[in-house]
Amino acid sequence: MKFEAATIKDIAIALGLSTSTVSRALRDSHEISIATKQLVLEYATRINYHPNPIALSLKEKRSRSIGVIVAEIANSFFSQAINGIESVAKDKGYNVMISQTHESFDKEVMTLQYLASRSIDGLLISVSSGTENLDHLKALHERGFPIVFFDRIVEEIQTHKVMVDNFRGAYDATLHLINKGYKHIAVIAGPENLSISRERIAGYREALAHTRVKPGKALIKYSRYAGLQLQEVEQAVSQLLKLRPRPDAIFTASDKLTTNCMRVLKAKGIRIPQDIALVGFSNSDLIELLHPPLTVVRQPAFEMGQIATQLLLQLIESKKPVKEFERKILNTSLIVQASS
Amino acid sequence: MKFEAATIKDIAIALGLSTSTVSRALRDSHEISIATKQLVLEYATRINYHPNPIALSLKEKRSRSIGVIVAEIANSFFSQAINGIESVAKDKGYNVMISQTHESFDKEVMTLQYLASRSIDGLLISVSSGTENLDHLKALHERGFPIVFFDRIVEEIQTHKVMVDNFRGAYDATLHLINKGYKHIAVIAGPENLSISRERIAGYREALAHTRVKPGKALIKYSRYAGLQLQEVEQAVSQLLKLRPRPDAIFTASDKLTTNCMRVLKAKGIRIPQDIALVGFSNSDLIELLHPPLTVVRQPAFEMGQIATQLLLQLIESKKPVKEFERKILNTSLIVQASS
DNA sequence: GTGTCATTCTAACACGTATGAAAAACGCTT
DNA sequence: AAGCGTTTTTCATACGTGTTAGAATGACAC
Repeated sequence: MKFEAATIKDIAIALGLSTSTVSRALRDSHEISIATKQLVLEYATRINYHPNPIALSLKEKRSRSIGVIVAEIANSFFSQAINGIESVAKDKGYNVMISQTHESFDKEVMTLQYLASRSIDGLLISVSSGTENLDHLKALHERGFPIVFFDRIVEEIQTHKVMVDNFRGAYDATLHLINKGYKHIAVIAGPENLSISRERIAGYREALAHTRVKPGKALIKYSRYAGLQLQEVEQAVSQLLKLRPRPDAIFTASDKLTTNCMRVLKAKGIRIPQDIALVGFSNSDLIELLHPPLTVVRQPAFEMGQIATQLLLQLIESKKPVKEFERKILNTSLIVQASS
Repeated sequence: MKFEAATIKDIAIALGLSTSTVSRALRDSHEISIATKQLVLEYATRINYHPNPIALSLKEKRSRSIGVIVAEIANSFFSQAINGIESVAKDKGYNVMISQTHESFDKEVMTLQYLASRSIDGLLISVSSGTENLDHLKALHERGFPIVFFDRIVEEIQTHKVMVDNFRGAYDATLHLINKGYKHIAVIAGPENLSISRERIAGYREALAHTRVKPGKALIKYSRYAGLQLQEVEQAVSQLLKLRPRPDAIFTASDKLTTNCMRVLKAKGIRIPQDIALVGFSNSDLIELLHPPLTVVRQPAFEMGQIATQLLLQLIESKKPVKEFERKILNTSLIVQASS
């Protein structure tokens, strides 16, 4: 099924001019007489002419669209971030192309190759939980392709990065639990290869460092799929519950981990916070409607998306190679509710 | 900042061939000798050649990308639907471009013009709650541009449509409330101009038609922004609560309406379901964690996205104009929990 | 009438790819 | 070796746009 639109050539033929004259008239060049300009402009609006963006892309070697790679759109943090990304991109006349990895490294590589083949001008990425090898990103980066990391960043690659103070967020959450009198605080984090997991664990550790109870290794659990798979969370929680002394609080270090941990506890008939307290990273807008309302560490997702996009567009539109890179670190906020 | 990649021309020069020979060799044409083919192919993989999709788009008059317009990405129904859309699109080698209307008619028109200027091959749209005038969609449709409606469809335009049985979903939910013994059942729906609102109200009415208590007009509330704005929901709920006899149950006819209605009730200190029962459309995956766990009408969002995309791609790739249009109607499922 | 300059337009080309038509190369027959 | 058919390669063109260099025209001064 085809769909044709007017081109500059159509206008030229209709008015008996050459295509370049028409092109110039439309671009309001000074070397075209006012009379011709008006003639062309009038006819163009009459037939509803719009320049073909694809032809323009070919000519200008830019597509005016950016790629976004995240784990899951249907995750409140990412959908809010995309919201921010889209707002800035649209504002600057850029399209947004979205792909999901579902936490799979292979999908990330495939998606990246697909997007980067040349139809996008730059990339915003929060790497998948399965990403250990960085060759695909490094290769792209070395060719000078503009990339900005957000949320789950990669330290090894020098470019703009937008994240929250993960250490501080985890520290605050853990300290909150300590202050509430919990003694045996466990943590479930994403996989260890992600820097956000390591930072959040470090924050948790630091908070506990001031207490008498040092966290044993058994209290620290990693989740390969960052909580995406319920079964994995179930396993981690079960192991924690078998410990003696049994943990009286759990700190979950990512969005899916938090809600899935709650799901598991509920399924096991364990009451929050009477039997065990729960605090976690989450950007769900339903937390105050939960039972119990959840104490959460919230990230400024929308803002992160906006900033990351601004930095990316800056990178794309810069004439000379950028050598100085920003490292934006935003603050999390602890929303205290009944779960702790 | 530029980023250059190998072209067919580079290969041609390097091997002392013409560009067309290279092009044919890469496309495995029979009119090229096996020796040359191998030579070209080898060199191409060596320098990591990938055809420029933009040049291809220009040549073939198709961009291999589709546009998606929804109200809000950060809405569980839409993010799940996009998930389905993306899965099919990627599978067939199409990119997905996403735009949000935030329920604004003006944004819908602008976005549509922007996307349709010619960089997408087709459109999936769930119209905004503010959409009363359909000229922008009609104009596009009449020019033969492939469009598929999903969720919030438009009856006046003849094309593929994917939706749920809204009437039945609302009927089931209302009947459930009746069977539970509720006598004064109110409803809050999206704006009247949306067909889904009308259908859901009709289902609600039909269920009540068999009971003694006919619903007065005061029990039916419309929400201009489909529940997106809390304040609007607050107003509707307040009005309902002032009625005598006071409603003992509320049926909310969209995702945001449901959660925001719950929020309002909670803020007012009204207990669910003791003071008032609540049942609504929602695709949140947290409903069983809410307090109380919510009885909801769930839509097969992921599947809707998949089907809509399949139909759209079919439309795009069809050689002759399609005259027979599908009208896929999927079933909702009622998930009964403690809120009713 | 000629040279200089400014104005206004046109022709040719580029971006990267694909294709129908033409040309060249080759092998075979007579 | 000429003629013919077949295989292989090249040429020219197109997609829609923008730009560069230069041609044509006219105005003006000498």
